[in-house]
Amino acid sequence: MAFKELNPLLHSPLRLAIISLLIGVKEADFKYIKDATEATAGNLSVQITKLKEAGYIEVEKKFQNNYPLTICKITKQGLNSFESYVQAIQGYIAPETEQTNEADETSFSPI
Amino acid sequence: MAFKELNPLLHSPLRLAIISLLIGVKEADFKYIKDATEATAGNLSVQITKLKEAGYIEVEKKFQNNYPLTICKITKQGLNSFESYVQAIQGYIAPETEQTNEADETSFSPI
DNA sequence: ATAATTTGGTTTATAATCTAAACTACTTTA
DNA sequence: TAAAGTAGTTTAGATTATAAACCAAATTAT
Repeated sequence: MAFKELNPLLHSPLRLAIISLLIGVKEADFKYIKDATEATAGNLSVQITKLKEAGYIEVEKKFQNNYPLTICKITKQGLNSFESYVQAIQGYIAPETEQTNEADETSFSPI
Repeated sequence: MAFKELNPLLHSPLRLAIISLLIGVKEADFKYIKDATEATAGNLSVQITKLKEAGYIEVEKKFQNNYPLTICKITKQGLNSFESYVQAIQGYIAPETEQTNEADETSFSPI
């Protein structure tokens, strides 16, 4: 198994945290995500926009108690992409779990 | 569980692949790593230097059959750092495995 | 012999990306 | 009405990644 490409949109600590979090809660507002990820507001704003533009999350902007409120939800596409990302990175971080094919006699001696 | 910081030196597809690979084989030469990771030589050269400067790998340069030969081995520090990285990213990609503490009544309702 | 090609890399210039600081706009409180 | 707080967005600088260009020596072809 070669190293699968790691979706660059997800291979970013903050964006990965956002998606990971949204998978757990289905829906979260800006401040909640900011607190949970300990990101700065500016950084979070940028990364939310990127995830939205990629179609990985839906963003609803409304007002609550006179204040702006930004709500994020993961999309089906976001969920699929996340699952692919998890599959891919498993190949990097859990090689011990790698499928060993008994019939495959490919040598594994680098030097 | 908050999102642990992801060591930026390891949170790079190519550097992560190099370390992952070296954990499996203990020792590998430049060409082997290049083929296995499908990286360009230039990129690989840069990333090997960074991992070496961080003390994550040892690099031995010698000659074999009249040609230069660069051999890389993971260090104890590299192994430790990789293990920490794996722990950290598990918190992002495997939230379903998260420890749910029955006694912890902290609300989990973002909105 | 010597020119062209191959091996095994390194250096570097540019592009892409990340991030915090600065800013906007509005609301609440003193 | 001035100051401070809420809820973000914009953007400028720094970092990072990557491929193209380069280097030095070895091998092969002419």
